[in-house]
Amino acid sequence: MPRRTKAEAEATREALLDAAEDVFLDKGVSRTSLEHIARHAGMTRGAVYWHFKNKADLFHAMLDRVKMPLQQIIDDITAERQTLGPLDTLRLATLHAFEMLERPRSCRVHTILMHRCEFISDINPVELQNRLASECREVVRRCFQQAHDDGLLIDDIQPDVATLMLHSMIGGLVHDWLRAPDSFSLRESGGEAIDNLFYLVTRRP
Amino acid sequence: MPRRTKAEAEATREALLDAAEDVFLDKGVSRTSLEHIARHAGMTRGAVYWHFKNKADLFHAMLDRVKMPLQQIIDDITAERQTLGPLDTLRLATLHAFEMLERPRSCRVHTILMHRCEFISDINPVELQNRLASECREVVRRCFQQAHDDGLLIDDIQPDVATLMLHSMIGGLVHDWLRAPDSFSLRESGGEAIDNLFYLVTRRP
DNA sequence: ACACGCATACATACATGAATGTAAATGCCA
DNA sequence: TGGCATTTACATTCATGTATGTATGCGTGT
Repeated sequence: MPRRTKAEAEATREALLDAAEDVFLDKGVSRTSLEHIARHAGMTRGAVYWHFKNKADLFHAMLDRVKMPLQQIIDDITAERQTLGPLDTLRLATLHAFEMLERPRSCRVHTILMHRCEFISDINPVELQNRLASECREVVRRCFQQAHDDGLLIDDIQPDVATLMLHSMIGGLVHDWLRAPDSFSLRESGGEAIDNLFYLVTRRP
Repeated sequence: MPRRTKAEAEATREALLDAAEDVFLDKGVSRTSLEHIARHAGMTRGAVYWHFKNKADLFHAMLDRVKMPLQQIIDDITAERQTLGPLDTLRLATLHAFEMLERPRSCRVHTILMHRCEFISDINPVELQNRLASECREVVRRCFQQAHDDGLLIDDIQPDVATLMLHSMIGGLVHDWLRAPDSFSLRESGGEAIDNLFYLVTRRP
């Protein structure tokens, strides 16, 4: 039954993207056909090809509905205008990213990105994350440098090392949690780990 | 030219696995056909089907040639017979795992596992890593518990939290390094980060 | 020592199924 | 009624698995 109103067409587009999330998550990206996605949304492949150029285009559209956690951190840090110290800026940005990740759609999409997809034609999530990682690392490094200059860091902790520690802990927590979201709470246990890291690197009187 | 000697047959088997590593790394697992692998090794698919049941079997054989880093850590810790303290046991096991990972074959295979593969029929790397992760986490937790009982940990660091911190840092470092092995040295920078974590959690006089 | 026979180590050919992209057909809202 | 949303039908490509072909190393008997 074709051609509903414009709003309904937009609704099927969203439904197709929702279905894509479900099926990608369940079977992995490369093993799901456009037929699978369409059927899961109660449509046929024709609908998919109407709204999207191909599988890569659909995948990209699915990504566009969420924000990358590292991007979130970058934005939070750069938006922060000196009302917090550099260490609290980093800490809160990280916790905020964890909160975002626990939203169902974010969780699904990033699980797909991390654990259910290798390549999607020219869209390589590894390259994507690579760009973000180095950009984020640079922003974080500047914060730690500032903290170091302000004498906030415990003795002989170099900003570079602190950056690597924080960055890898974030990555590891997210990675592990997305692999098994029920094994621990990202906000609670993860946040506790992050808080402890900042506690440990902060100079005490 | 069929039927070489038994040794030569074993050589082609290894060559096929080497080729699989190369092509999987280059194109991702799902996008490489057995034809690709065979051609890259200078053979035909017939050779592949002689030595392996199918793609999953070949993939599994490829995995069998390396040891999982988390498994390495588990083994190192359980093999250690009290000549080191619990914290040094953990630290050295981690650094040892990093060394193993920098071997070319290890690096290739684990890059494939982490960034170039989603599913391979019934072999799900996510499930695999999941088992290892929880097993490793338990072993690490016991070490930190011991350190805590021995009064080696800095005030109010709970063993559970320290475990999550170390585990996520290891995971994050490995993940990031495999994604871009040239961006930093796992043994040097990664080792430095790990060393610093242990320095920070160790009670100082 | 030598030929014979067989199992081995591959290569080649074929049948099948599945996914893709596109073109034509269909119905419905505006 | 005409263009928009969706279905249906079709051609093509590609990977897989299997079946078959084939030459060679290797053990065996004499």
